[in-house]
Amino acid sequence: MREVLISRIDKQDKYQRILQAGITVFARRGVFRATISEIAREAGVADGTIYLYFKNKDDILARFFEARADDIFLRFRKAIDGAGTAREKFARLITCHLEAFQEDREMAVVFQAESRKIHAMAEQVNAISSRYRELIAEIIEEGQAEGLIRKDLYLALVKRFILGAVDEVVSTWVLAEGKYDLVSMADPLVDLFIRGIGAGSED
Amino acid sequence: MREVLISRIDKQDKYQRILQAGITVFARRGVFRATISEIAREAGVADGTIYLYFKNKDDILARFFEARADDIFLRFRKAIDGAGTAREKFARLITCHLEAFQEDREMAVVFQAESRKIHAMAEQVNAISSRYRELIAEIIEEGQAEGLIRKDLYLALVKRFILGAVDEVVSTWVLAEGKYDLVSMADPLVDLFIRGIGAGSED
Amino acid sequence: MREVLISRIDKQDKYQRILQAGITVFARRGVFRATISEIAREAGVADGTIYLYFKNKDDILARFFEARADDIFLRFRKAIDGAGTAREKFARLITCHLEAFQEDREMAVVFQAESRKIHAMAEQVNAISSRYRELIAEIIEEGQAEGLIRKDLYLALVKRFILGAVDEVVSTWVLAEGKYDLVSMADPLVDLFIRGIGAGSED
Amino acid sequence: MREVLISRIDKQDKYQRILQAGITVFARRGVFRATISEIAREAGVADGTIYLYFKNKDDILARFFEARADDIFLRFRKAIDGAGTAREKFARLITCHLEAFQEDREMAVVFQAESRKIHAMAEQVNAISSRYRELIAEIIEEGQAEGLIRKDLYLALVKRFILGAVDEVVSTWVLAEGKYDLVSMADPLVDLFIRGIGAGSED
DNA sequence: CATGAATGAGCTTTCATTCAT
DNA sequence: CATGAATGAAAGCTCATTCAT
Repeated sequence: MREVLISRIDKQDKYQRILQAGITVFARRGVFRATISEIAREAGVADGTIYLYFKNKDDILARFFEARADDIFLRFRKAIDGAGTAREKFARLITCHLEAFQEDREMAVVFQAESRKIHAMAEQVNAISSRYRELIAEIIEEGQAEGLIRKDLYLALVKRFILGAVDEVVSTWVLAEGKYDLVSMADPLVDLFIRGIGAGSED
Repeated sequence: MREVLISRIDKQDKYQRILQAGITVFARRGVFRATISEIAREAGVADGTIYLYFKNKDDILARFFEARADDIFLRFRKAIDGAGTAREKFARLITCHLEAFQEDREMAVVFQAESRKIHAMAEQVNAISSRYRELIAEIIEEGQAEGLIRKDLYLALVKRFILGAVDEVVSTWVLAEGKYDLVSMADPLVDLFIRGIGAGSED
Repeated sequence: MREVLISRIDKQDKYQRILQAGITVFARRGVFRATISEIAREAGVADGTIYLYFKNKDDILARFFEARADDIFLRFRKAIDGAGTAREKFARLITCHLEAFQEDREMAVVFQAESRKIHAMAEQVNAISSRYRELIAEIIEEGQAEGLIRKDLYLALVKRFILGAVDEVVSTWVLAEGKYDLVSMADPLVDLFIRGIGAGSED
Repeated sequence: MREVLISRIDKQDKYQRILQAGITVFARRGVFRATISEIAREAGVADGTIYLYFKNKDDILARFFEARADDIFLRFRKAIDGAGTAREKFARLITCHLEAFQEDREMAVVFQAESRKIHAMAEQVNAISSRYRELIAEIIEEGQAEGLIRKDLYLALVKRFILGAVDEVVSTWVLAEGKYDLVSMADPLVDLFIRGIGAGSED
């Protein structure tokens, strides 16, 4: 019983270690340049062991984002649900998003590199963007009900508009090697989404 | 003279054929998965011929974007210079951008896949984004002088905000396999940049 | 324990097999014409296996002579140390040298072909000649102290004179495909070194 | 008539230029590493032109030494015939040999690298050594008749003994990048051949 | 379960040689 | 005769994947 438990924990542990080692190496070399050997070395296991837990290199990436997606969206959900207005929800979502990436820069590197690729190695990566857009849509619709957000919007476009802008801000931070505080970008970003860059004199 | 001319055209032609074949295969398989053999087959030349014109695979990508960047930015410049107000300039820039990508979907596929990658294969790809941000900055500053655009903006952030949003819209179109008209997104996008999504009741 | 032992032997064995196969193929085709595939076939392993044990083709050559040099110079040293006079040392060194090459004709073939080349593939090969000349110098100096060898000698030249002569004798034997006894050349050679070809009437 | 003459000279010239360019490149890179393209560039002709004058790379090497051998042995012959005693002949042969190599270091580099190889690219290279040994034999036999050279010699060995020693001295000079005067080695070498290194007290 | 040595398919790159101009 | 672009065979090397231990 004890042995089974230990063994289960060990197994779990080895699985997790490979998962994390994968992201570390993917971040370091890029998914394609990463080799199974380097991941195995990073995880402290033999090359062959990788294949006991994962189908192949792509599978490591897929399983990683599959697992992380749930964690992160749970955090997003909590952040949003605790807020009153749609504007507040927006602010919390973006903040939470930037926090998550700032906390795990390796994940951010891999995500920014792999998302948006037409030849994405793992569709899980794209699935995350999709779920994210749904969140945005939800908040926007709420904001419209509240009267905060105007109703003459092409929702499909607005979702991309927001996701793209945030993504680019994260990418810039990643390429800058995380030398500044990413989260401080959240409020200015939300302000740009809501008010735009216009002086308001035009309307 | 005639012979020289023909030979020069032939040579030019072969260079261009390989360049285009490269982008076609990059779009089909992704830069990393693309092989020299497949590019050669696509171009209708022998494998070794590639090396008479290009240093290696990366060089094909670099030379392609190097050449295209100049064409495209010339178009951008013309479009902008013909416009009166900053708003008009914005509209024309975005339109022109979307047109260029819509015209050459293979280029769009490769660009969207390769830009933003931390392990970018060709710095030329990143250089393009950089030049693009400069154009945006120029228009914004003009708009501020005109009174169209508000002055309390963090310019570095605004540039990313706009580039990211447009990029994402292009990426979405690319992934949708170009099934709708990309250019029709230009005006709604510009409207979002200027006015934001807010109802205006907040201020 | 047994397994570890077997495995170590196997591994050692495979390393040695590749090493020997390398020399066999180098002797057969020449170092430059030899291919990894042929060496692998000769060793009974896959091409890729070569790279588990050696960096590349040159490395096989280098490791071979590195290992053999130590063996051979140990033999030389023992032979010399067991002798009394400088003349005896000379005789034993040359005998030992010819014996070593006669024992392993493949090594002799490769050595004769690769030593003395300005574009040497492995500096280990030239290092052997260098060590050999040092041995000669040592014996000569002893001989001079003993009064056996005259003192008005340009040592740097004498070392080449002796090494070159022995080398040529070995080369001739190699090119003759080992059809006669190489070691029987030792005494006549030493005699030539000591007495020269002169009748002695000149002095 | 004039045109034919010019053309013949041109043709001759182009042949010679390729021959010399070949040796230059062989000396620079080694025979195997040399490429037809580099030889063509060095000779100032097109790649394809090489094949109008030579069968292939090996053929350039063969033709070069074939031609040079005649020149050099003619010089050797003249030098020897002008001498009185066998000792004088010996001195002149060795001097002439070292002069010839010192005059054309590129030839020396290639010769030292290619001679003695069992996988010789051109048998002409080995033929030179053979002719050289015949000259030595001739002088020795004369010297024996004169009483200068002792009669109890194994001639086949003596020829190698002398050729090898001279060769090694040349090789050393080649590897030292020609930094000293090679010809000055002639007299000390002849002295070593005749008198040996012995003090003479042994007999 | 875990290992890691071995495999060999697959890729890049070079370069001798040809041949249309 | 001369050219040099084009060819494609041939080689080196990497690395995902397997499997005996």
